[in-house]
Amino acid sequence: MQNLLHNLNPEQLAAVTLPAQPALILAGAGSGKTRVLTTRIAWLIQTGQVSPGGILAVTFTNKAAKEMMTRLSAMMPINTRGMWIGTFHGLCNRLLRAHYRDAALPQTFQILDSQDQLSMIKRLLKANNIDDEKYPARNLMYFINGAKDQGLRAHDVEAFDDYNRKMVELYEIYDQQCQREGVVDFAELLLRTYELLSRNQPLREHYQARFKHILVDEFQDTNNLQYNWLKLMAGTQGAVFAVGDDDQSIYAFRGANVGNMSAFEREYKVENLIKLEQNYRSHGHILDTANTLIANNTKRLGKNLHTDAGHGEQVRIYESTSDLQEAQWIIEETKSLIAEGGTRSEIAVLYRSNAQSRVIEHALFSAGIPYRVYGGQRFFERAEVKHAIAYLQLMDNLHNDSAFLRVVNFPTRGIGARSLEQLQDAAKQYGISLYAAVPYVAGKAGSSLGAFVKMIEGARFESQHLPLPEMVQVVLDASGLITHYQNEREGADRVENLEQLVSAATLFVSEEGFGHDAPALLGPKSEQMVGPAITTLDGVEVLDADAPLPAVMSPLSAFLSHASLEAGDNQAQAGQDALQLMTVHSAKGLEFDAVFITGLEEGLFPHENSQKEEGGVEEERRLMYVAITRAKRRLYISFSQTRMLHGQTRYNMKSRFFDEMPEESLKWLSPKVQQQQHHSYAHPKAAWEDALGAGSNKIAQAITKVDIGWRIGESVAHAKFGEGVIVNIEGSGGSARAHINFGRHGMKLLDLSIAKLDKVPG
DNA sequence: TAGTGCGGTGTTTTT
DNA sequence: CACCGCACTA
Repeated sequence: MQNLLHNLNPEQLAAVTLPAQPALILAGAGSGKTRVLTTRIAWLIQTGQVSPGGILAVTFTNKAAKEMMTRLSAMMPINTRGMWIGTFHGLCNRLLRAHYRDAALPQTFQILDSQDQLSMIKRLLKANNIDDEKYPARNLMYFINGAKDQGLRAHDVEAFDDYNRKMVELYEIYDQQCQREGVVDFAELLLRTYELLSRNQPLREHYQARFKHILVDEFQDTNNLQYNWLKLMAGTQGAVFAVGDDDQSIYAFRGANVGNMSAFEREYKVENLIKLEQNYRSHGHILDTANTLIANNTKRLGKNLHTDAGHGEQVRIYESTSDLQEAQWIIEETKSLIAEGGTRSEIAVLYRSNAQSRVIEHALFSAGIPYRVYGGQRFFERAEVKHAIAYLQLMDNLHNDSAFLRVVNFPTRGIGARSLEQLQDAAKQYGISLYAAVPYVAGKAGSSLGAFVKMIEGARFESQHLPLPEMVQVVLDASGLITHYQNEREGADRVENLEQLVSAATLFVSEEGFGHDAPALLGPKSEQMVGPAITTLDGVEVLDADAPLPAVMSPLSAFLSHASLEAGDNQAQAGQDALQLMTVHSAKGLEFDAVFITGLEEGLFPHENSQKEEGGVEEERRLMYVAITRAKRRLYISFSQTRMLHGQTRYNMKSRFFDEMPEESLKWLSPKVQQQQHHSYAHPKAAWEDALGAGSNKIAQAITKVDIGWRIGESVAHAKFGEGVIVNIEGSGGSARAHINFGRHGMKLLDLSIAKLDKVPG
């Protein structure tokens, strides 16, 4: 116990040892949030206030859940079994598996990932002859997910116009189709669990009584449904220990509601509000920069981070003429950091959007600097793996039409659009799944479809007693996937990934405690599977506190859930000492010795789309706050005068965020570029070739426009709109007009003979 | 039915 | 620039 609590600062200690009451912990970046969470769990258990089975700890990512588990087992001798630590979705999956009948789901229900969901919606639009220009699949998906995230079923959504009435109607059709196929999307996992518990009082009371302590990580990221889910789990008396940071709320665009923090404080009459403001990560100048920037936001709960670490180095600001040059500069700085003894994996390059990574990657590649890009495609999302998974899904649940369509003609078996049309008609006519409709299709189409069904059934028969990894192998062979990729010229990697799927299954089976010879598929007596883990209390069936996964799911079902809920690592060579490239979003929760934040330009960061949205710029500012607070010792921020985006050069102004950072903490680097740029006024052509690369049309344009006194890319000042950059010039002489990007004031088309513009020296 | 080429489009992302 | 969906041809 001494060990457990020593080294905590007074606020951390206070948080860890709070009584069993609702508590809100405002945990600033780098303030030891995870430490507080895990130490509290350990403390609660070690002081005998709660048994492991009384703990429910919820996170957003699998990584965070794993991290918590790891730290806990390092902290405590006892095993972590019986504790429910997981993501919202993982925990809901477990509950729904245990109570699948009450939740009106088939025992082998499957989880759609976003890709699957989108393709299902596209299919649905087609089947119902909906104009997908008017109702784009993506919009419908946002609509459905948005509604579900608010806890609303189709009939709960109020539609005030025809457009929305149609959307609601499609939402209803979508849900029916999911139910027919026995599939649930991510939001459905939560909504279904929420409905299950809210309708079933005994069940709800059971879990409320069991979970004496509910701990929530990243509370600022909860959406309304998640918050309501928590309230349902906690009941009115629940000891909810919510940890979050309103300044790091960067997921409003996907339904996160920071307002849940103050709602929680109000609704639960939280008396225990603790702020963790001592930062153990960053040096003073970095922290000052973050604090000063975020102070520009109006809607804050209020918090100011401080450090004992001393000022450290100033934040280095760099202006480049082009994105290429920005990348080149990153490489030079990286090299000197390494030369000074830095480690590549302790250096991160952050950007606002993924499109920015290409230029940087290219430069790093040419320079021979190892790097790792986060957020790329992950293992279970790769096409070949998804195909293999779809075969497995189909074998576990023959009514999964999405899985059926994905693989029915892959590898190609002569089943084309015509055949599938017939099949879909039959399925619609009888209200059955595609698989079940196969016997109703006659002729040539019928026989090739029949052969497919035979293949699936053969594989099912062959693997009915086999453990999971062997079943996967059977599927890979029987489906012809392996052969297909072996014959493909560039298929070697894909074959390797398919083989890795077998290894992944082996690892999964042993990690989750399934017997090595446990059959992957549900046997004929499968209905009893849930037996041993379910206890009947006063006529209510509830899941045993420490029921392991095998008690509620077959190995195959569990593996398929795992594939949907944990997309796996992205391929990049982990472990190797490589530079870390990622979006600012994916950097949340991480820290590095040195950080580059790139592309600090109006329109990019803050992103142009954020201007239109209510509170959008504040969210961008929080995003920048997150980015800054990733850095421990050294921080670089860069922006570029020109940038290639979507195949054309854009001229942006530097980000407004520069005006919101403390001048004394910034060090403006004066690179060679600046001199070149000044030089360029005398020799515009040379500068433009430099910036854009020879041969660009823009160079010619830039030069021919010199005669009217202005050129593309030049900075100007306007009395009303402030500073701007000339993006394009049309016409010539007295009738010339210029498109000028005034950043936050937007793009304006001004008549050059009328508008009063001043030159702004570079 | 299967493979090629054109045009439209384009934040951020975890589950 | 790169990806996707669609239309067209063998």
